[in-house]
Amino acid sequence: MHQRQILANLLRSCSKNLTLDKGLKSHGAVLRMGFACDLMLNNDLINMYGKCGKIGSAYDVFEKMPERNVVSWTALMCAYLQNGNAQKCLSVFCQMGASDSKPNEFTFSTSLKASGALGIVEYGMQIHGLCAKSGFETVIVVGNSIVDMYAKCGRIAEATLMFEAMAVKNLITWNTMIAGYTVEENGKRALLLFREMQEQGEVPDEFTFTSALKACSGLGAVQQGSQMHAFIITRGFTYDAQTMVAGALVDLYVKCRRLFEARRVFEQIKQKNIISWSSLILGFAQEGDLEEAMNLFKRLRVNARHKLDGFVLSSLIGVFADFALVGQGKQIHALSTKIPSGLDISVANSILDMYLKCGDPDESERLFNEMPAKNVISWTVMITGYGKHGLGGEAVRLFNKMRSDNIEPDSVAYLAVLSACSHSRLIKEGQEIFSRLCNDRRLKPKVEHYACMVDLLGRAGRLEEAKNLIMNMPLKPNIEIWQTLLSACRIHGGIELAREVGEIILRLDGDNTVNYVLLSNIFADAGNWKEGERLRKLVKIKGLKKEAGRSWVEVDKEVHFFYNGDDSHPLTEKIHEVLKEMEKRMKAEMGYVPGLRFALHDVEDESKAESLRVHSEKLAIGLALVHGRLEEKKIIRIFKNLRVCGDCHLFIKGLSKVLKVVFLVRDANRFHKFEDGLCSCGDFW
DNA sequence: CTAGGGTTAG
Repeated sequence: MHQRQILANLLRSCSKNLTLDKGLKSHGAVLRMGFACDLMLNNDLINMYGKCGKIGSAYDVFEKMPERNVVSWTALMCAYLQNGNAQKCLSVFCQMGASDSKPNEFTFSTSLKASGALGIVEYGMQIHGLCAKSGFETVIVVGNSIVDMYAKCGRIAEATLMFEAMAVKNLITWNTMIAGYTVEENGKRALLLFREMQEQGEVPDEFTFTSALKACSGLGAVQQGSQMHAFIITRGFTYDAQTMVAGALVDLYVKCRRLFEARRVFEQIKQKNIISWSSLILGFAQEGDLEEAMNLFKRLRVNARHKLDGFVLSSLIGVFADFALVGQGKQIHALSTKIPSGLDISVANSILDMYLKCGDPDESERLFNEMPAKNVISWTVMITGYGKHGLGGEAVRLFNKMRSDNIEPDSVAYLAVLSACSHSRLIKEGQEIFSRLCNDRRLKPKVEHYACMVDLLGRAGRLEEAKNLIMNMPLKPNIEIWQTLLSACRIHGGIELAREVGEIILRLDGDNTVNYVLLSNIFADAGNWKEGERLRKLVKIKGLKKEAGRSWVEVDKEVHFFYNGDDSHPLTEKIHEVLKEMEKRMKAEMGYVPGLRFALHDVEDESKAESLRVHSEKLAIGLALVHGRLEEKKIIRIFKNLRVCGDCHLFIKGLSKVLKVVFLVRDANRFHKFEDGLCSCGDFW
């Protein structure tokens, strides 16, 4: 056989098997044998380097080629796309337009995929236009790519139009459209199409099932999902190797909170991939079954350590951060220092976040300073954390330092620092940063940024200014920004404005309890009990529900959760005893009066009867006291999913004085550090 | 050289 053909075959096998070392040797051979200018071999080299992740080498080959054809251009585009640089892929496509080579169906398909990956429909539409003009629109591969592009850009209507216009369809066409519909709101359409394709005589394959299952899990339709599961089994699919279908089934059952079923499918997979592992582990963790989650994680660590990647580590750390389980978090932190993916910046960032959320900003700061490489998220994590710890000044300092470190703040970073300012009541600083945002040519302030400013002004009592900001902003105000203003009205007793804003809010969303509760609190506050009571009744009639308040505390490495009025804990009696005793001591020593006023304020209380029951955060504290050896300055950490209630706030302040103990309470909004009768939030919780 | 799933951290 011709030497040239042998080299070509060699290179193609390297591309297929991702064997870079062999590829490099073959490249050497190509040069030695005098094929440096060979068009076909160079094309194969570009492809090989692209597949092996050596995008720089791919470009070098392309650059040195004396002549290029459409395959050379397309191979380079693919190389960029496969290495995660869709933008570059498209710019090569543009450069190609100025060359002698004309795009073919491969080129169009690749450029459409890049547009979809970027999610920029304008690019995709232009390319669609070019396809139509050059007659490639009717080539089925290109048509499929166009449908996919529109779907990926969130243009379901355009995708549907294209799909319906395609005279000839194949299985991939159907699969692409079904996958496109597999977004929450379109899950039903996905399932309808799934049925329709079978009526048209198409036979679903594993791609089809994967999408259809995903549609079920998006809809929370566990019934339909299990039916499909049965159907899949009758079609003879097995889970010997990790199939996409098995992964989708695990995911379906996890999302529908059927952990038992999820595990059953998972255990049948002989070669489990990392996504199924992480899906199941996170499933257990998010259900609060941390023991099971940790057992699975241990198994993963022992049996398939090499499979651990940054995704699993950072998401698992994220769960521990949310539950504030610093012990488990530390375990993974320790592990991450021993494996390669522990060096991922996302893992480092999640560790920073974990220590901050667990109430240890010093540890985060230490790690942050040691990080060899930081990205905008690293900075934002720190700024957000400082903000929640009431360290607004630190947050602002870091925000400014970030720029001198050549990292440009993005929209989220601005939001973090503005929110830190509003929590620490740094009005001047907040206004300066906001005006910087307005002058930043890269970014436009979003409603959320305005909401921060409304909060900042509102908390300072500048209600009219806050209102004018909303009225004059160039964006459509959403319900949240009005709620922010309403809260400010409550703090400062702006009853007239509250009535005005309240009407706007109820018009926008009359189905949300929070609005009624907030409004009725304001009226009750101002002594307008009748109006308050009327709104409260409305809530009852509508039967509106909201998230149940839940607090927890870690005692002896075990986490105990409490709901309001929860008496399921084995030590309930002792908890009540100690709480009563504390109340007595506080009454005697510092004239504490239970905050009746706050019983009404409490955002999660819906009736007086309920407010008499014991709040979850008090129960958690009670348990800590029952268990704890209370040395002076000992820190007790309590966590709550919603905001801490006013009476509890008062109660904990008193406790910190009487017992000389420090309480660190993390609620939905921020951290409260109670020390010697005072709270770090200055009562503006 | 091309089309379909699963995508972490603020």
